Amino acid sequence: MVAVSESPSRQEQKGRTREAILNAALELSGTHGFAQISLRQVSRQAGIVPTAFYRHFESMDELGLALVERSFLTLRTMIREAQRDPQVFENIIDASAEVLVRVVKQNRMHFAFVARERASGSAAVREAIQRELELFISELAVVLARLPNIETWSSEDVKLASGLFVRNMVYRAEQVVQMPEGRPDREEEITRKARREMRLIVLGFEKWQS
Amino acid sequence: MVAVSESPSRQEQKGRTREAILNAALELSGTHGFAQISLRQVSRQAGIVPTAFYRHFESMDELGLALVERSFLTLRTMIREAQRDPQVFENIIDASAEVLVRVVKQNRMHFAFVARERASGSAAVREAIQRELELFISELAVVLARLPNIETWSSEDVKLASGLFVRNMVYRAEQVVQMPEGRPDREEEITRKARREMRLIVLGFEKWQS
DNA sequence: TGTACATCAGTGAACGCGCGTTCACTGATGTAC
DNA sequence: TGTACATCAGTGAACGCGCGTTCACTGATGTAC
Repeated sequence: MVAVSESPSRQEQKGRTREAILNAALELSGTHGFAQISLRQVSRQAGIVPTAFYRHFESMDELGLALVERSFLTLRTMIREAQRDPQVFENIIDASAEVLVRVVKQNRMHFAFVARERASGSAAVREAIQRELELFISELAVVLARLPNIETWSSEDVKLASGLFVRNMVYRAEQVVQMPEGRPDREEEITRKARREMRLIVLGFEKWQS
Repeated sequence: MVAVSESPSRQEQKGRTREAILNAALELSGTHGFAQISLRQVSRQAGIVPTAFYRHFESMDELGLALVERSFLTLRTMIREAQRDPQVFENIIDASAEVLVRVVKQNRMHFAFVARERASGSAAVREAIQRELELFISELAVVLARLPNIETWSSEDVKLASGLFVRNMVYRAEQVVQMPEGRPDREEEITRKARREMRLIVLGFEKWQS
């Protein structure tokens, strides 16, 4: 079978439209918040008619949950990247501050979505995000537990540290997202503060342990 | 002039209706988020006709800003109370953890409003909250600066600590607000974690300074 | 104190609009033979 | 390879609904004399 400019299969085309819907929702929710945007607005932005929306999602709520899942896939990629990075084992603070800002900038819209909907989406979306964040904290804790300074800590303490890091990340991500475009000075300030705070947390733990 | 069951003055009555509107909006936004509730819903809940709304606020946005102001009045009351409390000078961590949980519970709806709308309200509401939170951090920094262990710190460091405390407060307040009713065990867990984290911050700072 | 007029918080009908959802449909893609 | 039928992503008209906002109004409260 030779594929010479084949027209896309039904399955492929459906997948593309689904992607278009997800991206449309992500873009629109960046300016107004997911709970404020309508099924018709999303459909318009995705280039389909409102009724076609139902071929892909049962409701806006289901679309919201799909967006949560998709956004956390991005976050998980980030953690795996950090795990491979040898720098992280040398200087966790500077490395993670750097990774944080880079990844947030690359995936600005996903972070914006999580940060905004975490506190204010529909009940279902909010719960999904809380659950994913808990999972993320646990995964990060596993990474942290391998670090030289930390390997003697109790697992509850590692999780506390992980929680503080993640909360710091979420907060800084919110700031990066709300940051006006083209303000590298603001960006540097945010990185600097994030680094200071993470350093503070680690220092606190060193004293805590001793 | 003897006031025997006088009917209320026009001014008094107007003030009462305004309060009814503010309370209605606060209650409704507790379950759905302020940005999702409508002028008509608020009016219905307040016991007036939609058109009467305009006698008090130009738009929902203006109502939102009034709610921000009102909520932060509560927060400021809290800080003043903490300033008077002699316990705070003896053990800032336990005292503030206790004050935090008590005040959040008493003013649950105001905290819920701030926590939810901080990240996701309209642009105007979000900016107003950010501004008020910055102000609140500065005011708390003034209180912290008087504490025995802290009085030698640089003002930037005091503000960093104040920021961490406030962020911790906001986060814990979110949890208290989202907490299902009648779960004192969850409440105790939240208080315990808040205390641990605040202790960690203070420990970090002690090491930071030396 | 009584009268005549002004003020203004709250009313109720009406409007045009975008919404979510239903339904019968179209026509390209997929499948069986 | 060609034909006949099935599938199903996307269409377009239609619906009833709640929305924000306008307007002229009502009637109690306030004020001037």
